[in-house]
Amino acid sequence: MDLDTLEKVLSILQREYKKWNAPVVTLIKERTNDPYKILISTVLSLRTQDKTTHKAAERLFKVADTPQKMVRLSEKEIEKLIYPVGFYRTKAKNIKKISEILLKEYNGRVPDDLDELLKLPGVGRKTANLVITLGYGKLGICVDTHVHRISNRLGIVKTKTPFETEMELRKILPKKWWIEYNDMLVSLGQTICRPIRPKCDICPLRDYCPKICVKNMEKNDV
DNA sequence: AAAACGGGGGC
DNA sequence: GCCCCAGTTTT
Repeated sequence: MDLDTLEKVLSILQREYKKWNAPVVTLIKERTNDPYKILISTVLSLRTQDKTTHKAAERLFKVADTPQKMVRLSEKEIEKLIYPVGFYRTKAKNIKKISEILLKEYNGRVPDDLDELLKLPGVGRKTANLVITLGYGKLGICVDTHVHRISNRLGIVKTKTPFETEMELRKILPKKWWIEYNDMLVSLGQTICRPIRPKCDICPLRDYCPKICVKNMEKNDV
């Protein structure tokens, strides 16, 4: 896709996506720029629904919204607070461990550096990028499965892993779009451009999408 | 009842 | 590259 088309597509999307009121995966429900809350709620959100995540985060933060408070809770206590998010045992363990590391190695602060964040257990590129962009206002590209899938469907990139997608987008996506790109594609992904049975008939990007009219996406098609 | 949903880590 | 981690929602 050439740059002019890309700009056009993103402009259309920017105009439309807020109307859908899609639950925004990338943000916890109450807008915050507290890096610790963003970090923990993003860990909570992995492979689980937004509503479940929001409730769990609310319950958890009522008891512990700083690493200092978090480390006083046992894994079991954290598990009870965050249930029923998916993988709650793993996540409880990671949340406790992350909080301990933050206290021991970073003076209780969440690092603002991608590579430092990636060392934390349960923190991958999606989570790390989200923390530096939302928590610290740094430029980053956050690639989840929506961003990966739709970037490929539209022909913006041709990649097979989210990591490659992030690297490609880093090259071709104008910087002014970096932050909003994730929000827009997630909204589109949840409402219209779903993994299976996408609603192409009501998609604002149908004129620009090479996948239009594909009745059923192939099993392993993005 | 069954399929769909969505990141990270260990090997 | 393959498999594990666990729940809710949709079909």
